[in-house]
Amino acid sequence: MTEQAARRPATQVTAVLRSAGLRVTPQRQLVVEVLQGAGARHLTAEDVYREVSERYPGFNRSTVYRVLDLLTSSGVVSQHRLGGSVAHFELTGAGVHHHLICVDCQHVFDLDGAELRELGRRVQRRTGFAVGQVAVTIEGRCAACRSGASG
Amino acid sequence: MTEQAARRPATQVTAVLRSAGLRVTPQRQLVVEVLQGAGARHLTAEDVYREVSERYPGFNRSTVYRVLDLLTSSGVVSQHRLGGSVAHFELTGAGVHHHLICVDCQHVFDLDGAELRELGRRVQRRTGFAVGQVAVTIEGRCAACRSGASG
DNA sequence: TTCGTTGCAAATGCTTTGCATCCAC
DNA sequence: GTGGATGCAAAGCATTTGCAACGAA
Repeated sequence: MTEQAARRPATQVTAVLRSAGLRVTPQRQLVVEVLQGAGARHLTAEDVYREVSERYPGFNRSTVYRVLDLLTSSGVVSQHRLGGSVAHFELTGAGVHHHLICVDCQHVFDLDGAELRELGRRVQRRTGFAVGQVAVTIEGRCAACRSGASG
Repeated sequence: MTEQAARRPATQVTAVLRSAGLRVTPQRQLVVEVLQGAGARHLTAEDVYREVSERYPGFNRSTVYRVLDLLTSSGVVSQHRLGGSVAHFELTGAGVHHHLICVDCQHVFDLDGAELRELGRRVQRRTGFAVGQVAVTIEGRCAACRSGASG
């Protein structure tokens, strides 16, 4: 690791890992930092790899997958399949994960989860299904594409 | 093709293809028949390939993918990514496609789409997003696993 | 010191593609 | 007859895995 990592408050990242019961390694810190930096955006493993490689050239692709997998099963990170074949990742806790995907521009919009939490509760009551993660993916055309295109 | 295909009313399958503006080939008929036979179950391309191969040994895997892809873009078939990396297919029109996936037994349950259609309408009103397909995937633990296991 | 973690490279699994042949229309 | 559909085999891409070296606790 270089001193680069020190540019962000490492203590916070460290705390995230420790509280999940995970060992703290430079690689894991970097992955968490990159995900933090992405905010509400959804990164693919390749996205993470690219960003992380800029700061740490030796970083290996399989390590990205292993770290993302570990973080996912620890609940630190949420994984989504947004319709396509590639997985997307984002830090858990950035709200509930609902997505609007525009079939034209492929852009992913986030949808506020408030009214959807209510949905989860209703489902649980009716089906006895202990609702964990609710992932809503809505395909359609965004306002911009609708006004710009023929539709 | 063998006479096997005649065991099911081919005319209905033919109509499905024709009304979608597609050429009628034995392979396409078989794929549609297999999906019809699956009812509400969600088949992977491999599932379709296996079933179809039993009736038509020459059937090629890539043809399965091509036919499923074609049927999907024609709206005859719906494709889902149920959390994992493999795509699942089912005939469109068997209701709206919402799924409850049990994290324990991996079983997929169908969820009635009535209250979710309402959701789509609300989203459209608020965001200007022309809602097309709403795909809800809810992870959790089914009633059976909850009573049987430690939870 | 010890066991988990990483790098490397090869393998895996699902899916796609190029091309020649074939067949629905 | 003609353009689209299929079979075959090989490639493509995201992801996983085995193993040896390495490093956090």
